[in-house]
Order: sequence, then C-alpha cells, then structure tokens
Amino acid sequence: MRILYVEDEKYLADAVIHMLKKADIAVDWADDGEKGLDMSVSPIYDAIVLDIMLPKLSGLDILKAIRDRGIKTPVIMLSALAEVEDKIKGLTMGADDYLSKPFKTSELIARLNALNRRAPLQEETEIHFEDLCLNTSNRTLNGIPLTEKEADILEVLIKNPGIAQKKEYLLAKIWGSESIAEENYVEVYMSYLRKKMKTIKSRCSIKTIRNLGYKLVTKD
Amino acid sequence: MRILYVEDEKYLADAVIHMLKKADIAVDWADDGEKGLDMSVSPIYDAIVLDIMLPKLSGLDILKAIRDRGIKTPVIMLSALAEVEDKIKGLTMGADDYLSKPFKTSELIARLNALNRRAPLQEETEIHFEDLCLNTSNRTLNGIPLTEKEADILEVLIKNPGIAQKKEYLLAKIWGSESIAEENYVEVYMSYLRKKMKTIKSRCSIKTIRNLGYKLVTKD
DNA sequence: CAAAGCCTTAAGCTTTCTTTAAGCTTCAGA
DNA sequence: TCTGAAGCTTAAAGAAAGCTTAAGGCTTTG
Repeated sequence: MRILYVEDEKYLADAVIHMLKKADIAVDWADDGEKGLDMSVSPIYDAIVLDIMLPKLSGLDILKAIRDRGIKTPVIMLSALAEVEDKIKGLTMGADDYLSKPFKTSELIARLNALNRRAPLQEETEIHFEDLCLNTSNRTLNGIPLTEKEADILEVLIKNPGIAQKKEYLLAKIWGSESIAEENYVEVYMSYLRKKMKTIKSRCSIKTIRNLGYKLVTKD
Repeated sequence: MRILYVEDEKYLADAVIHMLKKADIAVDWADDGEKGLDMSVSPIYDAIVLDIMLPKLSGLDILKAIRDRGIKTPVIMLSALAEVEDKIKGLTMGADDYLSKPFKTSELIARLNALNRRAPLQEETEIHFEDLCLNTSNRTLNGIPLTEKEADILEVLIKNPGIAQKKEYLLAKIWGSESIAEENYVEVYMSYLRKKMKTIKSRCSIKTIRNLGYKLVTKD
C-alpha cells in the first residue's frame, strides 16, 4: 500500500512516516497544500491523509478540489481538537474517515488497513490468480521466495486482472513518485518474475502490450 | 486526446508539453499567433490552449477568428496575472476556460480532462459498435490484440458512427499534423484492420468512400 | 566487519511495430 | 471500353520498444 501524507510539521511527519513504513505502508510526503493537491491527482495512492491546517491550501480545499475532479481515492482527514466543526464539514464533503490530533499512529494504520480491506499485520495473506498464489506476508509465490520489488509488482498485476499496467504507473506506485527510477527497472523485474513463474511451471505468464504495459494471462 | 498549444516561450512550452505527454495528451505546438490560427482551424484538436500575449496575433484575436468561422473546438486561455481584464474579455468572447500564468501543469491537465469529460482516473475502457468491442485498456478487439495505430484508427471510426473519416484527418489526428505522414499509411492500416475484422468474423466492415474516407458499416 | 542478498545500471540482443515501396485492382468519366 | 486516379495488399527494411544478463554498489545481517 502507498499513501500520500500532507502535513506541514516535519517533526510529526517524520515520526508518522517511520511508523507507517514499519507497517509496510509506503508514504509520499507533501509539506504544503499546493504540493499536496498536485500529488493527490495521481492514481498511485491507495489513500490520502490530509491535515486540515496547512500552508497555501487547506486540507478541506484539497479535498474539495480532488472530489470535484472526480478522483475517488479514499481520504482521511486529520484535525486538531479545536477544529471539531471542520471535522463534520470534512466528512460531509466527501472524506472517508477522520482522526483527531494528537492521534496514535497505530490508529491511523488500523484505519488505513480498514479502508483498503487489508487484514491486520501478522496474519497470513494470500492473493490468487489462476494457479498463482502470492503470499504477501512471507513473500512467496507458490512456495518460492520473491524479493520485495518482485512481490510488489506481482501484487499489482494480480489485483488488476485483465488490465495492463503501465511501466510509468508501476514506477510511481512501487518506487515512489519522487524517485528518478527508470523504465528499465520494470523490464528487469518482469524478466525476473517470468523466470520464477517458469520455475514453478505456472499456467500463467506476463504479457507485454507494447506502449501500454503488462498484464497476467493464462497460456493457451 | 490531441490538443493545440499556442505559446511563444519555448522553454515553458517544452516543459508543459513534456508533462502533457506523460498524461497521455498529444500536443501540437505553435510558437506564434499566425501559425496558431492556421492550425486551429483543423478539426483534429480536442482542445486549444491559447496564450494571450503572442507575436503577430494575440490569443484573443485567434479566439475571435476561429469562433467567427464557426469553429467550436473548446479553448482554454492563458493569461499573465496582470491581464485580469483580458481574462473576462476572453471568457465572454467564447473561451471555455482560462488559467492564470504561472499555472501548474496538473491544473491544465485537470481542466483539459474536464472539458473532454474524461475521467482522469479510470478511463472508459470499452467502446462498441454493433458486434465490435474495442478494449482500450489492453488494446484488444473482441479479444484479439491490436497494435497502437490500429487501435487509434479504429477508435476514431467507432466513435464517429456513420461519418466518413478522411485520410487527411486520420493522418493529422493520429500521426500528428507536423509529421510528414503519407496517405498510404492509412490505406495500409485499413488493410490490417480489415484482415483482423475478418478473423473475428465481425458483422461489420470498413467501407471506403472514394475521395471521402472510411466508415464502419454492417454487412448486408 | 564480512558475507549475502537485493537493487541499480548499462550494454547488447531480440522482438514487434511502423514505414516504405512496388505492383495490383477498382472505379469514374470520357 | 479505355485511361488515369484512387485505393489495396504485401513484403522487406528500418526504427523503436522491450528483454536479458552480468557486474558493481548498497544495505542488511550474522
């Protein structure tokens, strides 16, 4: 899971990001409202966490702007205790959840997991496509170990059956939108994944659609 | 989507064009008002982005000229902050939207998408004509794969049922008006498309209307 | 602090798609 | 019915995108 976190207090942000990473949640951080809005239009985020009091553009402004544009990414609002009224406003305007500051990071993690219907950590989690079984908790594919990036990529492919995933999108989603990652990375990992899918003799393979991306298909 | 961008500052134009391409928007660029007007009469554009301050002919002049000729292509005006009055003028004269300079490219993309009623997130992935189903998310026609150009051409045909599409128009729309593409390209791809439509045994076929273009029809 | 594992980088190779061109067919008007 | 223009079809050359491999570097772990 990758989220966007819009928060101007660097000290708080650092702490929260650190905890989220431990919970296996990748975070892109924006420290003002404008950057936040720019980044929030990207489809790579599974959720957006918005502080309300922000420089340049408030969290409520961002929420309104992205909903106006038809972007449906789940949003969690963060409000200081005094801003109770904003809380209600935020909710009615299309936020999916809210948290009062100060909050426990574990609470935030729980709500992010809830929004993405993801089981709490230690549990075994398996996702399937045809004869492929990706275990994301111990990072194995039908028993054989995958590296982190291999597993991340395969997870996106399995969760979006039939829809080609662009290299661009995978780079942003997995390497992070700020990174200067190259498209060749994706090609390299597709090669690794294909090799591993061959060693487990899967019925499935990764199909390339030129200029469009990759998707899982079953062999004929 | 293909747009015309009329802007004299090469440096800015390059940056914006780069971002638009990433958002899957094809751009033709004119660097002065005269070229801009010349190009803007073409029906291939889904939108025109007009800077106001331009050499030879201002953005407002262009807007007026094309509207006078009955051309209804959506127009977005770009105005420097000082030109607030022009903003209003531009709008009342028939522009569809405006943006103050400096602007964020993401904002421009959002407005272009809004003008073309295109959901920025999950685009419409299937379009239909009779028994034809073109899936643009994995680029298939009733299950069989198409190349990029094949899909681009078929998309135009399907989206304009009953209206013959000129070779000229298809060349400009798909290959770009600056390219030195030949009409034979279109003929070649029509041939490829016909072959594929035959292999899926479609009820439809591509009809040639001499000197006028191509359209989809159902066989009798 | 060394080893192992993973990620990044880059180069050369392969595949796929696009362009080009030539010869053929169809069509409309004289 | 003849003729030139328009359109069709193919195959091969060329360009672009993608694949694979291996080496080097970084991080993590024992």
